[in-house]
Amino acid sequence: MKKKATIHDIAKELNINASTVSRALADSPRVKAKTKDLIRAKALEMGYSRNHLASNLRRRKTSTIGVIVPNISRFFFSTAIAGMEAIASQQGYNLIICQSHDSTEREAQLIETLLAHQVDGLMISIAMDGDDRSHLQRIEDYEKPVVFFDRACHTIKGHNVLIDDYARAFEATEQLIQKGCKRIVHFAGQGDVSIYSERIKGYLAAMAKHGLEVKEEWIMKSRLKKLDGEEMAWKLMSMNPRPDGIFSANDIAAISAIDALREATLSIPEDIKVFGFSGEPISMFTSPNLSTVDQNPELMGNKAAEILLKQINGEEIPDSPTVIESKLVLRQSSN
Amino acid sequence: MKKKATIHDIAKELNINASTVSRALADSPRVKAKTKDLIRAKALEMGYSRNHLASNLRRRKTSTIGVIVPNISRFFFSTAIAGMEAIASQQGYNLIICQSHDSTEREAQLIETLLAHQVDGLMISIAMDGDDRSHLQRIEDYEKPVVFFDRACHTIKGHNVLIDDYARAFEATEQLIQKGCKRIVHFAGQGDVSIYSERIKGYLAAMAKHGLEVKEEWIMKSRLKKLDGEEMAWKLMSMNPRPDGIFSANDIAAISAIDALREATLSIPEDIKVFGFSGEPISMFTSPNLSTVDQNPELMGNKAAEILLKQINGEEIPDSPTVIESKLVLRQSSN
DNA sequence: TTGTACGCGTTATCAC
DNA sequence: GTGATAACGCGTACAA
Repeated sequence: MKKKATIHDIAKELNINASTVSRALADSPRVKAKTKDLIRAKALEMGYSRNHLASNLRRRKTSTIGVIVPNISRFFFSTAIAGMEAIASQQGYNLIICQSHDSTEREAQLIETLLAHQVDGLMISIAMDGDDRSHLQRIEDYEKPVVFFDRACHTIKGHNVLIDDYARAFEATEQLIQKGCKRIVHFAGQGDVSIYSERIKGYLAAMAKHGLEVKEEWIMKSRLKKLDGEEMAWKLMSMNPRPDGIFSANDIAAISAIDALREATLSIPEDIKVFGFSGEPISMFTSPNLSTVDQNPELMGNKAAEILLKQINGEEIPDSPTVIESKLVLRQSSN
Repeated sequence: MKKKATIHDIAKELNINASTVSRALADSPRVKAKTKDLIRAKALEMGYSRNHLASNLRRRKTSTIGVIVPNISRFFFSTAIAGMEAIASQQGYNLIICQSHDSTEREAQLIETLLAHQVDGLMISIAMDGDDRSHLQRIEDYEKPVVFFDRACHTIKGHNVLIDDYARAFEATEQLIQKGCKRIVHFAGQGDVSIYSERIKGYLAAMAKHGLEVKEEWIMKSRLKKLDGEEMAWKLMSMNPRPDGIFSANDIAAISAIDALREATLSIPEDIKVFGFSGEPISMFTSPNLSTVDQNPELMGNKAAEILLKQINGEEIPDSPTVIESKLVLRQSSN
């Protein structure tokens, strides 16, 4: 097992000092061009590559950013991460990506691990399985900058990057109303998390603006999974009078509801119009294809990374959240 | 800016030596239970957490695994990663996830960076934009274990975790034949990568077995993106006699082709039957929904991680590739 | 059971 | 422009 070359090995071979090697490889102006060339050639020859562990330890900086999302296999998050990565890698930063699976407990662990790895900053979309956010305090203890994205958080100092969930929910609901819906149910998310509460508010505000009553049973909370959507579809079909519109806080529930409704021989959008939320790619391919809200995840990732990097570089960032452009995507299901 | 506590700080507070603190926090049996309790309490009080950088440098082990995939936002890869993460985190390992965007050049950079970060091992699905694999040599130089998944690689020593692309392609083609297709085109991938060449072979073998001729123009190579699928659909419609079946090496091209064919008022599966590959979730929701091949990405991730961890722990792994179970998913488009 | 001393590989700081 | 030395924070062989 041959040992990896270090700057000392290179130095020894060339009969010079390790610090010169270090400087040369960092392209410091304080090393003669000729020596630099010599050192670089030797480094290449010996297959040297810098040990980032040691370097980071010494410099007290890792050029690494920790990212925590509920689940990387969801389109929204994987695309947001791609957006972050684009910016981060441009500036020589690497991402460590972790999944909380929406468990606060796991999130706490991950934060601890990432801090122990001396990440220079964090980007988090917080878990929504509870309202205890005390574990975030550790980030402040470590004085690391943090950006929260998609799901707002105000328990500790940190910038928020969001879309205007309220406005889009309002507009989506209003769109259904304008197409003639009068009895619109809302598939709401559960958990103490901003995105869902804002969407409920937007829905209620739109209904109120148009003088439409909202029955209590119309606000149906669930985890918005496939089965939840089907279940809610059956439930709403048993209501009398039957609702004529659905505004769902995500696409999955909306799509599975459509399937269930059509199985019960209802027509979409003729009998019931449906509006989703998230802009999942699937929404383009369903039949009828689904109206939804494009959350612009890539741009959100870009912005989150830009802001975090600014903070890492010592810039002051205004407290007010950064709002990412988002927009309705009108398709057949709400027409 | 208050400094973070180190083992020395804890030691000083308790008037003991730093090494005792180090041992206590590692739960070494060589420290009295009472001292341990004392130290742990103090550590908690001071908000101590171990500096992994220093620890890893000293131990020459990072408990970190580097993962390189073309694109994490693709369902297959994000699910495979989820599968890896499940196993890795069980054993106290973290993943650093990187995207090559199918660029060999970027892949080479990433490998260099990951090695410099002293990862304990690598899992790679190699980029397919060329046939130069010399950059992989660096992994051998560093004597790090590596597992290739999905896309086979034999240029350096390393285990492969794959599905049987040949067999599934054979079966999918045969399925189309059994449903009556006689003129089946193949949407093939391009690039020097095993998955696509195996799928072509499987297709050809099935055609040959049933005595069906394969015209040269029927093997249509492309990057299999949305536009490629549409383009190939138009092209095949201009063929005389018109093909009556499509076996596509991925789902995206198959789905966009279906859209184009239906736009041209052809019926699927009546006029043309279609079989995809990959098991993208979208395939469930299209109409008609798409027959495809479930690649079992989560299990593939599990296996890849298990095997790599064994290697990291010094176990010898047999050279022969690990083949993951995969299966056809029969739906309307091929019926 | 605890303390001493040193090394992991790099970089900052001072000297020349 | 280069060399010597210490320090980053931790872990461990050896001594006590």
